Amino acid sequence: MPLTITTWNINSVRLRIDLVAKLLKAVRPDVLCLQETKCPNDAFPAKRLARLGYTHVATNGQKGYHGVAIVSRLPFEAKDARSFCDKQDCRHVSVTFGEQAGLKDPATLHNFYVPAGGDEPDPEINPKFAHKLAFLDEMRATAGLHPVNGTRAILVGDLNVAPLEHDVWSHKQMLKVVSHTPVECEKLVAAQTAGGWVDAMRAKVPESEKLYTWWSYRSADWQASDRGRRLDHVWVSPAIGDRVSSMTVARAARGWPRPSDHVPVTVKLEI
DNA sequence: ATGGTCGGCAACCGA
Repeated sequence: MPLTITTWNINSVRLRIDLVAKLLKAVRPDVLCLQETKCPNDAFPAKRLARLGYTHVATNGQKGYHGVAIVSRLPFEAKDARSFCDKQDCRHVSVTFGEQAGLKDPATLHNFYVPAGGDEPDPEINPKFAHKLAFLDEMRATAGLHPVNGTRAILVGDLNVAPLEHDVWSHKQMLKVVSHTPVECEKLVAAQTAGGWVDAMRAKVPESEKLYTWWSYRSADWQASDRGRRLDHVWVSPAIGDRVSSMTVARAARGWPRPSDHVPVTVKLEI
C-alpha cells in the first residue's frame, strides 16, 4: 500500500498553522513530521489538525525552542521520544505503524531535529558546534537507529547538515560554513552508513543535480540568488530502499506569505 | 569583508 510522508521544519507551528493546513489540503500526505514546533505539548494545535483528518498525534515539544511532532491520518501503535547528549531538548520522536494502519509489516518512523550548531565551526570555542557533533556521533552509535534483518524504518527531519557537494549552492564557499563543513558532513554520513540508511531524496535526484530544502531569511531575494542548502532529509532502511515511488520538494512553499525558511519534502513509499 | 532576517517572549537566545 502507498504510504505518503511529508517532513517540514515549520519554525513555529502555532504561527504557521494556516500554512500547515494549506500544505495538508494540497498534498494530503498520510503522515506529517514537523520540526521546530516551538510549542509545549499542551499548546499543540491538535484540534485544527484533527478537523483536517489528522487525528493521531505524537508530540515532543517544549516552550520556546526546538520541538518535534508526528501527525497522522493513520493510527500508530507505539510512540517514543529519545533524548540525546543528556539534554532535555525535544529533538526526536518516533512512532510505529502496523496492522492498525493497514501495514502487513510494521514500519517505524523517526523524526529528528538536529542542533544547528551556531556560527563558528570550531568545537573548541563554540559549544553549540560541539553539541551538534556529539549529537551526530550519538545518532551513529544508537543501536535503535540501525534497522536490521529486513526491518522497515524511515528517518526524516531537519538534520541541519547538507552533506553532498550539490546539496549547497557553492561547495567551495560553504566549506567553512556550519552545515557543510567536512567534519559534520562526515559525521552525518557516518550515522547514515552505520544504520545502512538509503538517502531517499538522492535516490530520486542524482547527486550531480542541485537540490535544496532551505533558503536563508537573510537574503533580499531568495529566489533570484537561490543560495539554498539541503538540510532536510529522508532516509529509508535497506528493506524499503527500492520502495520509494516519488519524492517532491515543495519549493513554492518558500514563497508563501510569512514562510518558514524550510520547505516540505514528501516521499511516497510502496509498502 | 560585512551584515543581512526570523520567532519566542519579553532580555536576548537560537537559528
